[in-house]
Amino acid sequence: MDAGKPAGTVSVSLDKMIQPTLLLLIYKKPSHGYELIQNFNALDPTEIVEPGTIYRNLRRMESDGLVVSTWETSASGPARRQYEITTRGSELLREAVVRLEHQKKQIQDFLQLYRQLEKEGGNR
Amino acid sequence: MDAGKPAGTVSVSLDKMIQPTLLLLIYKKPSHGYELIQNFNALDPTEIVEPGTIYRNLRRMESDGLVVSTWETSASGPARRQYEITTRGSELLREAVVRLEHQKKQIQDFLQLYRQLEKEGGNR
DNA sequence: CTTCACTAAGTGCATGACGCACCTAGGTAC
DNA sequence: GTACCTAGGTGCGTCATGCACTTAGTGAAG
Repeated sequence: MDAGKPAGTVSVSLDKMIQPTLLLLIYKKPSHGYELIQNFNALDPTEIVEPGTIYRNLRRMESDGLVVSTWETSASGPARRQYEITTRGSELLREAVVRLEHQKKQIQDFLQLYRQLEKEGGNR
Repeated sequence: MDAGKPAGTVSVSLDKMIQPTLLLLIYKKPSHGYELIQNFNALDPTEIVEPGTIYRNLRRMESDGLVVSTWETSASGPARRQYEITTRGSELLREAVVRLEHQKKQIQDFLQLYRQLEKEGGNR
């Protein structure tokens, strides 16, 4: 019962959900990276995403014109880079929604097929 | 209205669905790479996956002990590597199912939040 | 006043997966 | 003999992530 390697690499992570989710959070309420990290990881505490990954995604999204940032100096604490969504960002968010609907369907089909096979007693 | 770069990298591809899907297809019916490529891409013709990627995933899955392969020489055409799912593979498939259910929920939450904000007229 | 902790935003490096392009090889049809 | 389909790959470049580490402002504790 041991194939020599640990458990497995059948990762089904939300992977490409990062950018759409950040876009949605900023669409909901403009905010800065640190706060977005908290909110992002609060959405799904079982799948924590690295701060570095979030920050890099935000910079990339800005260079792609999906968001714009401005430095905000607050009374307490270091300056923060405040992000707002652009028109382009809203468009891409809508496109992401369409793709996510598609992906949801893919997952449903997958699950349905699995359950059907399970009932029939697949090869095991 | 042009940020200098093409459209965007807000990809929401099924990405990590590759391995679970291959596992499911083999679970359904043992078969070889070439056939799996056809079946895989028939599931979603809008998101074609490279043959090379499929073959590499199959070899990786075998080295991870999720499937086993045997060479089958057929009357017509080149020899083919026939894949079967292992016990370990069935276990991981079940785990993948759990993760996919979770991811489906994430997507649903995302879509629900988006529609709610849309109704309220998010910042635009 | 030094140290600790929290906020805030990163960067460097190694790793891992994928797409693109290319290759080998058997078999069949023209 | 040439072309095409089946079948299974590999080499290379690219891109995204995780892990670890750095910088810097501020407030509290000792």
